[in-house]
Amino acid sequence: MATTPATAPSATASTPTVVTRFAPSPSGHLHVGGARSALFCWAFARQHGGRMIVRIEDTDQKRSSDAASIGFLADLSWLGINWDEGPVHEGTGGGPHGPYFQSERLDIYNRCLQQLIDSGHAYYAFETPEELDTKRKAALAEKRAYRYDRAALLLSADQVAAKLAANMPAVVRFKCPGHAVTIHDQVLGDATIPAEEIDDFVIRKADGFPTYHFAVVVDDEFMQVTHVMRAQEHFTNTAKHMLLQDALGFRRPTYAHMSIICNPDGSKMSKRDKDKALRAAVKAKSTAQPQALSAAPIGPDGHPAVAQADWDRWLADKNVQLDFGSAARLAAALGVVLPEINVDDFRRSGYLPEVLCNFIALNGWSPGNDIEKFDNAFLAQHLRLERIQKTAAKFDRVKLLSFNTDAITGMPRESFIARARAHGEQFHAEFMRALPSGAFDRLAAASHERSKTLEDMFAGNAWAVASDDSPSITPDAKTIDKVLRKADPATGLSGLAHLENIAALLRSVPADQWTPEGLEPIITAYANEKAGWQMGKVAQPLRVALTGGTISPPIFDTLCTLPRERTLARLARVIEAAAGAAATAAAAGPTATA
RNA sequence: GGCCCCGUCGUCUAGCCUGGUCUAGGACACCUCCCUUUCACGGAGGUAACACGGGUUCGACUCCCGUCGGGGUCACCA
Repeated sequence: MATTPATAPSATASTPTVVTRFAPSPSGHLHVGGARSALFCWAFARQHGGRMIVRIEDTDQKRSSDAASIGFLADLSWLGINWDEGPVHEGTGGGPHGPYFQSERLDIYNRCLQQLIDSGHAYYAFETPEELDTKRKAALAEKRAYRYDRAALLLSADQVAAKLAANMPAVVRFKCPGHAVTIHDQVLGDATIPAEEIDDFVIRKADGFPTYHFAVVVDDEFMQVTHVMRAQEHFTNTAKHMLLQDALGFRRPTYAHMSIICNPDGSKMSKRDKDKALRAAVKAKSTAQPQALSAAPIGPDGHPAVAQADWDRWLADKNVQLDFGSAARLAAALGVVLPEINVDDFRRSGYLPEVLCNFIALNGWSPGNDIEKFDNAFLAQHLRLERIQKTAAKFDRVKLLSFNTDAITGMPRESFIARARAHGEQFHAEFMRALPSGAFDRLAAASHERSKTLEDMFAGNAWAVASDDSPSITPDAKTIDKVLRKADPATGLSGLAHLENIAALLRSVPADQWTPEGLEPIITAYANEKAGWQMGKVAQPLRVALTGGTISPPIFDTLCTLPRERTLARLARVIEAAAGAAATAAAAGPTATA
C-alpha cells in the first residue's frame, strides 16, 4: 500500500467502511424472506462496524406509497433490526445520503440518465407496451427467447427529436456493450452470463420513473453501499447492474446472493399463500355445494366473513388479496388455518422475535459445530458470507415451534408473565380486561411450562374469562359421560360423586385459605382416601366442571384462578346439570343408563 | 424453451475447499419405553440421507464429466 498514489482515497484505511442496505418495495408487512435479508444485512454491517441503510424502492407508481405502505418498519424494529440510515421510525433513520425513498430521487436518476445518453450508452425508444408484448408472444410461440430488436437505434437524431418534441411516450433503454459478464458472488462463486442473454433493457419508464435496475445501481453508488446482500432471485440481474456500473464509471460493490425460503411443498413462499389456502378451501366447498359461491360463508360473529363487494372482487380475480381481517374471518368460517407468512403473522401467533430471528438465520446459514441456537449478537459476530447456504430451504414451522417452546419454557417465570401480558395487551384486550391483574399473573405462571407460544396462554385459557354460564365452558355429552357419569370399578364412585364430595369440602374452606397451597392438602387427602390414591379421578371431574374440557393448568391453580364464589358456582352448575341428566336418564328406563 | 444456480436423513443442517479419522454427526418430526392429576414438559432408546451413471485415485460424500431432478430468471414489477 506504500506505493499507492497520493490521489487515491485514504491509503491506510484503504478498506472502506462496510455499508449494507435493505431495499424492499413499500409494503405493510415484512415477510420472512425479506426479514432474513434484512437480518443478514444488519449482522454484516454490525460485524464490521459499518452502516446499514434501509431504502424504499417505490419506483412503481401503480403501487401505493402512503404511510401504511411502510408498515414493515415496525416489523424490523420488533425483530431488533435497527438501521443507521433510512426512513425515520421510532428514533432511528435519517442520514446524509437521503432521501431514502426512490420516488424522491428522480433528479439524481435523471442526471445519471443524461450522462448515459450523452455518452451513447442509452437511447430513446418509442414502442408501446402492446407492440412489445406482441413481439414477445410471437417469440414465445416460436420457442425463441425474446430480445429487444433495437429498432429504435435505426431512428435518426432528427426523428428522435421530433418524436420527443411531439410528446410521444418514450422509454430509455440501455445500450448493452455486447460482451459476456462474469458475476463474482461471495456465496455462489463465479458465473458468466452470455452476452446474448442481456438485451437492451429499459432504464427509464415512459412515466419518467427509473426502473429498478437503474435506480438500484445509482443509489448503491451514491449511498456508498459496499455489500449487496439479497435473495437469489436477483442473481441474474446482477449482470445488468454491472454493465450499468461500468457505463456510469461506478465502483463495483461486493455481491452475496442468498437462497430462497420456500414452503414445505417446495414452492416459493409468498404473500399470496394465504389467499391460495383460502381459494383452495372455497373451491372444495363450492364443488360440494355450488351455490356457496354466491356469498361469503357466515363468520363466527354471525355475519358474512367478507363483505359482498370484496367477495365478488376476490372471486373474480385471482390476483386480488383479502385484507387481514376478512382473510381471518373467512378462514375461521371455513375452518382452515392460514399459514403464517409475514413477520407480523408470527408475532400474532405468539412467536418470540429472538426465536424468529434465530430460526430465519438458520434457514440458509449455520455457524457449524452443531450450533443452532443463537441470538442476533452471535450472528453478528460469526456470520461469514462464504457459509451462507446455496440451496433453497423449506421453512419448517414445526421446528420453529419447537425452538419457540424451548425459548419460552427456558425463560424465567417473571419474564414469561411480562411477555405474556404485553402480548395480551396488544392482541387480547378483552381477555386482559376480564381478568384482574393478580389473577392474570397467577394464571400465566401456571401456564408457563405448557405454553409453546405466547398465544397459547390465551387460546388455552379462554375458560378463565368466560362467563360462568357460557356454552363455551359447558361440557359436552361425551365428556360428561366419560368423566362424570362412568363409575370407577375400583371404588364404585363416579366423577360426579367425587365432584359432589369435593364441592362440599370446598364450601367449608374459608376465603383466606383459598390458594393452591391451601387447597392441595384437602383434595389430596380426599383423593387418597376415596379415589384409591388416584388424583386423576378427582382432578378431571373438577377440570371439566370449571373449564368445560379436560385440559387446563394444574388443578389447584385452575381452582384458584377465579374467585372462590365463582369457582363454587361453576361446580354447582355442572353438578346440577349432570345430576339432572342422570335423573332424566334413569326415569327414561334402565336401557338408557346401561 | 434459452440462460444461470443448486442437489447429504421427511425437514433444517455438519462434513466437501485442504480425498482416507464418515460403519456420515446434530436438531426438528416420527416410532418405542419411562415419568405423570389433564395437556404439555422432561428422560432413555430407535428408524432414517451422501440423486444416478461414468471417470481420476491405492482409496470419493468429498475432485472431474454426463444424466436426471429442483429452483431462479428472461417486464415500461421489484
